[in-house]
Amino acid sequence: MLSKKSQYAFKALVYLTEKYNQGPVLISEISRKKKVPLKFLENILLELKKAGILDSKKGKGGGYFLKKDPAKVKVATIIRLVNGPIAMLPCVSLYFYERCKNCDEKKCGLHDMMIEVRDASLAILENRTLKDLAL
Amino acid sequence: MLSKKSQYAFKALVYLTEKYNQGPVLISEISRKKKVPLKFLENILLELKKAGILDSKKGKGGGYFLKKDPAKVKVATIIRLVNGPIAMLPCVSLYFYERCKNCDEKKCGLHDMMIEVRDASLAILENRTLKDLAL
DNA sequence: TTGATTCCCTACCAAGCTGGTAGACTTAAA
DNA sequence: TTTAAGTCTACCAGCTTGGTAGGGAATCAA
Repeated sequence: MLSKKSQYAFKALVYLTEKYNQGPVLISEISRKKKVPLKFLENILLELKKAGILDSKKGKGGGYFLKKDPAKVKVATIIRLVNGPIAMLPCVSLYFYERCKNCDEKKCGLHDMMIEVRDASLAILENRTLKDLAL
Repeated sequence: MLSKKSQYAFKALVYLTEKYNQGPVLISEISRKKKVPLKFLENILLELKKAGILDSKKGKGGGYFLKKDPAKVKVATIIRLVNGPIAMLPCVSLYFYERCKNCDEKKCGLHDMMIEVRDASLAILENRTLKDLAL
């Protein structure tokens, strides 16, 4: 399951997508409109900025805004960033791979099935962007 | 991601599938062969018994064994039992549904996408059984 | 009927994660 | 130089995860 943090992140990103190219948006505005706890949202947005998804301006007239075209920000990227692995097992994760102890990947039925599940999920998540979410 | 507990549960179930119809298997044997901590495994097997997946016999010659034909025990069932929801959001879960606050499901892009992901995963997990894992 | 064997049950625990909050600091515009 | 913003560090309660400890209860065989 996606954490609350991830859900908040998506709410904020969808909001910023709707305001794309309209200048910086206040944290407090996002918090109010999307009903996300202010201080928690601060942390999340900062993290998204450090990851290169968002950018910000300080001082009056400041706020957060998308750094890239929302049509180019994949949902899978956001999930990996805020929530972690998409796969159900470390041994089938593309970005967070860890081999499993005491289990030969070449003849592990669970392994094979989880690769299928991963690919089925990625077929969707890698081909949807923030723009698709905002419709 | 699946918890360690879930991974241990699958290891044990696959082992018991291989020993299906060969009488009770000792917890200690499963623990040894599958490298799962003994006392932790006890808890897991007991839970699977209470859920009706396994049955057991006490005393000499006792142990655990599958209650049903492994070809009839779906992987999705085990995951829900030991790990929880398969969906990525409560508002798209079939067995653990909770509506989301401050979000209209009818016009939530995330919601729609997560339903797709859920269905793609279930198409696999609902159609695989313990028998498939054991091959 | 006693003893060995085996699962069953309750309790406990450390460490890490989740979902936050508090408050001071820095930057930039007016 | 004041004020409006984001930034940073620190802190916290409660829950979950991944276990461990130890005895109790059922069963079987001798």
